[in-house]
Amino acid sequence: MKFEVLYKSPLFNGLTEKETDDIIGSINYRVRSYPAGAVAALSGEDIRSLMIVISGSMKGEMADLAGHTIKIEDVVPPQALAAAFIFAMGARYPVNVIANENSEILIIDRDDFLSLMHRDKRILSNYLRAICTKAVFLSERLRFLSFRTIKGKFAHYLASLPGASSGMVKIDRTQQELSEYFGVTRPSLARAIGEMEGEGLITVDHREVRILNIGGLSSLSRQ
Amino acid sequence: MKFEVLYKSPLFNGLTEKETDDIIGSINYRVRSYPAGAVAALSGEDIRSLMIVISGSMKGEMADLAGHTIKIEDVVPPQALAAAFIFAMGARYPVNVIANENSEILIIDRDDFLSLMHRDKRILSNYLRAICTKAVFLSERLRFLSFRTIKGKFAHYLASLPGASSGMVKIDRTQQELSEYFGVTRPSLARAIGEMEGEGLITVDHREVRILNIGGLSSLSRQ
DNA sequence: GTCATAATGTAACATTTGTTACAACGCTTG
DNA sequence: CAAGCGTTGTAACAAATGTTACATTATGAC
Repeated sequence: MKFEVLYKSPLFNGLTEKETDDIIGSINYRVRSYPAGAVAALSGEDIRSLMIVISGSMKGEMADLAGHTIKIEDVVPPQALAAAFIFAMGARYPVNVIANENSEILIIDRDDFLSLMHRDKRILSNYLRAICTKAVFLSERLRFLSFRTIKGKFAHYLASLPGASSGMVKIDRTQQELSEYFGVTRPSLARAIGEMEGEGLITVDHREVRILNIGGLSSLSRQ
Repeated sequence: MKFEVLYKSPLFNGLTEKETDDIIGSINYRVRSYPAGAVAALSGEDIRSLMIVISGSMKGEMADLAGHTIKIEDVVPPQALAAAFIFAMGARYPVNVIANENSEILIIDRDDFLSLMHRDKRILSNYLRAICTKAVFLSERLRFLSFRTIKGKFAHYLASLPGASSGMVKIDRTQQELSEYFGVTRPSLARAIGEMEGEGLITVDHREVRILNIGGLSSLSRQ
């Protein structure tokens, strides 16, 4: 059986289509279909296997005590569910996993997946890259959220951009995107930027920011 | 050469002392000494190897534009530096790494470490457990920080504790610890808890919390 | 029990941010 | 050029949190 969608999966990056087919053919796996709305996993449930979405789409949603749910993220082919959590101590699904539409999932038991990585260094390397990259992403996000004030976040953001040492940086997102990244509202971010300009710390021209007062900026970016 | 401190490392968990010695003896490694204050790695520098602290202690610190530094964490034997970041895309040190005292680091190049994991399934499994557990930890922290209000964080925290469905939970940390976990100040957390009690959502007796109004609580824990 | 220390409760005030609404600007399309 | 739309700037007010300081209540050591 062939799963063409896996050819584009980062997990099989560097493998030819034939190699991918052979690998899949050589391991234990199963495919499960979920009709729209079906529950593939419940929050808190043990993670026993790698689940790769091969058709349709799934969503992760959290339920609170009263049973109300919030959608956390969508997972589309060829992404995997909770890939960075599988091997954690006492690994459990952090969310309920539910099919958005009729969907198919390729399931590989954790130990089989471990054996596969042990056998094929490319897959090992691909998987490590994925979860380490995720850890870096989470870690960076966390750092921004741990600054108390919006000015602190923005000052730290400026410092993290290339060209910061030259005193001239170009912001690579809209205020809307940046405010979501910081976890604040857009008007609050605009106000903070305006105040920093008024305080003589920076000047802003469109997306170009000139850093005027390094000392003042750096005093903001303390937790 | 033997590194006794590695016997206690989670990375070599499940291996006998002899096996650990043999493994180390069979790979390329080097040991570098850093006098107190020496810089082992600079923030932004490429991560090329796994660095395990075997004696002394190192610290990670961040520098801002003005050159002021903040200590982020200490790394003591037998922990590794930036272990969850090594295999990330464009892996770079997120902090400056500096010796707190005279210290020794065991250095294994990334590719050699990859080969080692490919060869020994136990080490592979140990490493995967470590970074996945870290990803879970980061992810959970991020979830708390993404709630706008302290009441929301606390409501979500209560819901995450065992026994929440029974309406009776026991808090397992001090308010000080909890407030640090939430990224807020301790008096603000105490006030939020007091207000929630006043609103009839919960009653608090020492560390025992009784949940009175599930619906009210759950309406708080929305982002 | 007493003492010292840690943990928690509380208050007043300052600061920061959210909320909502609207205006101004810039870019693209027709 | 005009129209439309996304982006940004701004304002007034409400809400939440930080800051600082002190009182009160556990907790454990002696």
